[in-house]
Amino acid sequence: MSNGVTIGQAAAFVGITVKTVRHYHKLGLVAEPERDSSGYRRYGSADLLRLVQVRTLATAGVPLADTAPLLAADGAQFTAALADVERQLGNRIAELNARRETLRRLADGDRALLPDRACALLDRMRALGFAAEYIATQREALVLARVLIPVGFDGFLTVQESRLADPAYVELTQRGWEAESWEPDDPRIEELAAALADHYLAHPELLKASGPMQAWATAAARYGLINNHGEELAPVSARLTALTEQRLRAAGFRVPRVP
Amino acid sequence: MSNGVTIGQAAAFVGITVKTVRHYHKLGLVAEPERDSSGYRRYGSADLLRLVQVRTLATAGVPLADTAPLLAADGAQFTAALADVERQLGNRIAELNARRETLRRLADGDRALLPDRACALLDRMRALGFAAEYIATQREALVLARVLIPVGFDGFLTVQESRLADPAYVELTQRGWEAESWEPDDPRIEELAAALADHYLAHPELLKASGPMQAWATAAARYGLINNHGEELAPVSARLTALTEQRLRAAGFRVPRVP
DNA sequence: TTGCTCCTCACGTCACGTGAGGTGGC
DNA sequence: TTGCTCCTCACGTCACGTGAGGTGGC
Repeated sequence: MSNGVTIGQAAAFVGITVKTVRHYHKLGLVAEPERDSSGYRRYGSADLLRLVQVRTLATAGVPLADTAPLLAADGAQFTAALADVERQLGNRIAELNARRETLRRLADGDRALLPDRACALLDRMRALGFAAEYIATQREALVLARVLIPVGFDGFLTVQESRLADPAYVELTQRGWEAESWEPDDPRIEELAAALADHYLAHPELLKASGPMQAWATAAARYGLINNHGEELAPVSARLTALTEQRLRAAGFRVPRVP
Repeated sequence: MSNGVTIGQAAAFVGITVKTVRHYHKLGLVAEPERDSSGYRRYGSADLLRLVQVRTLATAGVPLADTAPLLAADGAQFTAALADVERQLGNRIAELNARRETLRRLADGDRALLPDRACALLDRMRALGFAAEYIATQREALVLARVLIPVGFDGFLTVQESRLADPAYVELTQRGWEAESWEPDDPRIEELAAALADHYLAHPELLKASGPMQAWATAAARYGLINNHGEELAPVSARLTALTEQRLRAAGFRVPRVP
């Protein structure tokens, strides 16, 4: 007369496959039960308990190699180990929840790469009428800057936010972008440089707050971020920057040179 | 001039290892980025976005082989697929929470194998003074019965609960357990069988409710559950059951014979 | 110069799954 | 008798990890 349940019934009860049960036998995690006259394994209550124990630990993330010693541990050790496993489970659950949030952001590429604050910044630039291509460049720079200088990133955002709150500065920046299409010897470039320098001199906080900005500029230069499509820095931009810095230095401002 | 970030920086940003990034390249999930003059890979913003996309899906449980087609899908398809992945994530989180509950039950072997209601039943038997060995046998039977006849299990518990609420029946059952140690020809056996039959006749609901009980008895006999330590059914039990059934049949009750 | 990062290629690992080729039970 | 379950053994798979043996950058 057969005794206990078959491997299929045992597996179904524990919620695993027959192959998994045999796998546990092969690893020695669950002792082979008695066989009936046909050579079939027959599982008793104690075998089922062992299967449930191993599977519960495995599903909780315990490597199979660790389950045997864990289950052999005495009361106090076992309880402590269980608490540890439970804590890890809690962490995994929290992480999965975070991933679910990231999944939502995936639907929109921008939001997967940048925190809300940076996305809001780009949205405001859009609302202020910045050219789409310029915004795209800024986005690119923000993403890579975040990778390269994560520590200074928040401060950098603060500077940018205050700049966007200054209508005169916004206009000057937009003209600077337009200037890209001018001839390198266009007289308006010198004019724009003068206006920029004047504005910086009238609002020195825009330069005072440039600590993180400077770090960003350094990193940007070092890694060629602004230029990350493989194009050379536009000659107009170079000239505009040089002229502006020249005027600032003439007014007594120390402007560090980026290599 | 180098362009973009190195593989190590990219990996750190996405929260994966360098090996994992290279693995994604090998599988063709993320295109190889440009190399710098030293042959180092240089990652731009678009590469980072792709890495984040693949990684987010992978961590959400999407097989790597499925990520490429998923990311290539157009808006509506992609959104639908994302919702599906998110649903699966929700299920996994719920399952992990359930596992955490099972982990707590693991500390006490009984509770890992049986639902609360069954554990309460065994606790009540303990409180009523049933012999420890008898309770162990019942536990064994409950565990295996649950595997074999999950559908009838709740009904079976209901019957058992109502039986424990009947003090006279409880006493008779306990005497039946003691009888195991009597000689097979002990005159008290006939006496006990008479008392059992009388009690069934006075409380026919105990037999009326025996539908699931009967299923359990059949399954138990078929799989030798009662006898699951490899011992033969005790001769005293056999005689007691036979005598009781004989009396019940004499009183006009139909008692099915278990093969 | 030292330590750190990068490169490729091949093999290892973890937790099973797949499939062949065959027997037993209702 | 048909389909379902069981058996063993060997190899496959998935998502990387490990390690060798070597070069480049601050």
